[in-house]
Amino acid sequence: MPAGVVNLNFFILGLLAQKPMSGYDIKRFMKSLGWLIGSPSGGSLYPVLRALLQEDLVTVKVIPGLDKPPRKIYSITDAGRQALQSWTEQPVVASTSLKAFVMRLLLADSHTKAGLLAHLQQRRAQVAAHHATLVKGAGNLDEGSSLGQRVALDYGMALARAELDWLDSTWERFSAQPLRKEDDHSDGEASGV
Amino acid sequence: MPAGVVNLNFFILGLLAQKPMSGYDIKRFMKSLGWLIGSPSGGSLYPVLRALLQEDLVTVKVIPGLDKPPRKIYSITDAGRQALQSWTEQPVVASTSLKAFVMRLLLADSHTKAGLLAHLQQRRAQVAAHHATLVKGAGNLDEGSSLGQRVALDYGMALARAELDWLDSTWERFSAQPLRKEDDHSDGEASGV
DNA sequence: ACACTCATGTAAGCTGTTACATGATTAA
DNA sequence: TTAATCATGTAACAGCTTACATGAGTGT
Repeated sequence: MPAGVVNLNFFILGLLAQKPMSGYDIKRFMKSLGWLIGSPSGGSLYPVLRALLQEDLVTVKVIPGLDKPPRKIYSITDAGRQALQSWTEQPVVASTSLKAFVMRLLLADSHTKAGLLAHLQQRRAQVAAHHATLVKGAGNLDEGSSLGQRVALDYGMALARAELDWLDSTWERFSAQPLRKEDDHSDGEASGV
Repeated sequence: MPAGVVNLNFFILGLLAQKPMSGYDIKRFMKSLGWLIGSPSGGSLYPVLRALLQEDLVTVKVIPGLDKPPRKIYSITDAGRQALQSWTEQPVVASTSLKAFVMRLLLADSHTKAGLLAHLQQRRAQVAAHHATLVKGAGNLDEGSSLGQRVALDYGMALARAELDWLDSTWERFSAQPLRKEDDHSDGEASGV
């Protein structure tokens, strides 16, 4: 997998590591998560499966559907597990996107508890930086700023605070030690998307 | 603008409706919002400006930078305002994405108070649906569900609830205390919800 | 009869990115 | 002098979507 491939390929590989599924199963599962990730269209999903096959990261077994269309059940291979691990090991790409975070979260079983905690902490740093950016922006509001700007900033800050709260309480749930560090120094412009 | 063009073109047009700016100004402003929208790269931003120019939705004035590189300040035209309005009038595309919502929010000044309230309400319906999906998913959790699934669902629900709270309190803030626009000659009541 | 879900797949296109290129000004 | 910020722009490509295509079963 040419290293540029970022999200969907590895995430689907991760799902197949938890249990064998068909393309349609994957779609339904992702759909059940609302827009946390979003259900991929056939135009992206099936090509991914074919690519995983071609790299021997998964195998397929066609089950001729009795009374149903045939289903192609994909299972992860040893090579697939290896590829997946080398992916989960490297830090989440500086993507601040909710999607990337939730994808990793869903595959929590594929990494260790320490890995999960590290992931939460990483996200916390990113959200804190985002929040700091918004606070700074709110501080710069002057007469030239529109109503829309104020409302949007308020919205962003409310959501960021809620996420920080969740991250803190979840951290505490999973570790005895609190995550809280009051020096949320803005590392400033880590913001990409 | 061939109707397929969705986000960035019209949003930038909306920013230019609030005040004339250069491409760099737009970038900086969007960056100041953290990842609420995300700052577009030069590869998408400048082509958009050129496209807006070609359709006479904006004009440009080159200001030879004294001690600085020259800046190209873009201003919206009458045709631009018209195009913008026909965009803000049509309902937000069934995009559940945070980005699309915040973009419209930021341009609150470009639509009426009723429009803003309608936008909030529309978002509320979408978030509520998303939340319901997650609740249903949480109800279906059984022995086959992983830790990651539980945590991810919990995360999603927490964020959705927080957003619903914000939407409700913001709704009350604006429907109780009407927001003033200089030329707010419009439709006094928000009754049409 | 009609529409919808199950189930897979292809082709084309949209929207954005990264990487590259230029060039001047300011701070270490 | 080296790097960073200001400021604009192009070319290539990545990642996804929509629309299309197929075909069987299921429900109204």
